[in-house]
Amino acid sequence: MSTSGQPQFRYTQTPSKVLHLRNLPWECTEEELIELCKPFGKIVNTKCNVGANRNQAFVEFGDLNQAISMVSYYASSSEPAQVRGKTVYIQYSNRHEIVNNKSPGDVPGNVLLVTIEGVEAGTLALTLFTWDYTNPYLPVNPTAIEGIVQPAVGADGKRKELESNVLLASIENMQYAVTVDVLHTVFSAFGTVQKIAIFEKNGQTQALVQYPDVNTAAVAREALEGHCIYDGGYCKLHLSYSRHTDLNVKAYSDKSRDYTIPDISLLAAQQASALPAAQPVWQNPQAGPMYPGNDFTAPGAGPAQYPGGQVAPWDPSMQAGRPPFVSAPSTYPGQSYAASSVSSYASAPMPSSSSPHTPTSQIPSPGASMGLSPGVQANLRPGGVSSPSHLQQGVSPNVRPGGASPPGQPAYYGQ
DNA sequence: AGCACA
Repeated sequence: MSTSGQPQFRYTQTPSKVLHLRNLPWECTEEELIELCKPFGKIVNTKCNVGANRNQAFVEFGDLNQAISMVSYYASSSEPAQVRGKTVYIQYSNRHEIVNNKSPGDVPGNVLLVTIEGVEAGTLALTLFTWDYTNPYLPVNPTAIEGIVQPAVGADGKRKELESNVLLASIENMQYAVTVDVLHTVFSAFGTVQKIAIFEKNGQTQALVQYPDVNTAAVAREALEGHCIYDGGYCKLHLSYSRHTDLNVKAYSDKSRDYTIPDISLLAAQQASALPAAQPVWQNPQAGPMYPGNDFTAPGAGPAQYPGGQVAPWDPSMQAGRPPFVSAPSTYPGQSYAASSVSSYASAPMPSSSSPHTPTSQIPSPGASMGLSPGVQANLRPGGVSSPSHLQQGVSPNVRPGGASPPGQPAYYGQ
């Protein structure tokens, strides 16, 4: 009594910017909390649904006096504080700031809202929790760190990814090999692909795809998110934005590619090639969608697609029955060449006779210059030949033997 | 109706 002047409570009554509210309706939302408290001052933080019954909450005012005014008001008011008709008891909290560890989704406005599935959540966590902690997500592969997503919060408090010209693609259900070439083909539909890097993360294949600008990346992301590279739900893409804007990748490896490097010899070879630029197919609506619920339209209806009259990616006759999407699987399942070799994907349950992918005909351009691992390459291309006939047979490995530029080399630099 | 979580 003589000590505090507020004898009615046994808990500390030291004024605090943080108020403790109890007897709230269990379904009390943050909005209701704010409604109740904001007449007294600026609310800088809240935490609701606290306690076993989730009927407690904390509200932190910007200024101590504001908290005091609220407590004082209701201490002398004939009308108790109420939420949904329920009397709410308000006291100073015995803490002086709210440690906001709301679980994601609890409350809008939580800066640390983390709702990204799978591996991406891991990388996101890396940014959010910083590097002070021993982090199980620390990438084994240095490249993996590229995949960090920038968390951001919009005015409405909802999580919002910061856009980037670099997309992080997680490939789910990767029954079939996804090569640099495949990705290049897929992502080129939306604009020039500058760089690609493929890496493994937590047992999942991910890739970074760099466009020249954010807009292109955004379009690609929109169009490709959730879609599968191959029919049957294989190699499903999940796209987010990378934190990076310029990848540092090896120009030529089986896992990466830098298409911006002016490789004179390659360029020359490509220009010498009679083949038009390799371009993905699926912007061709009549080719028919192959993805469930696929409704994306030619992503570019616009300029990015066939600049400079680079039309007709390949022989139209090859398009018959070809899935509109990706092409160029360099290691197509069910093909004889894959049976004994193509690493883990070779065992994919793929009927060799009835490939739904009609892979052989969808190769936009043979000999896409990428480097598979030598072993795979050898198996893929027993003859080391890259000819149309091979493509028809489904052998069409996009393998460039010995680094040479085959006739079918896509004009990576040609656009 | 009585103080969260790293």
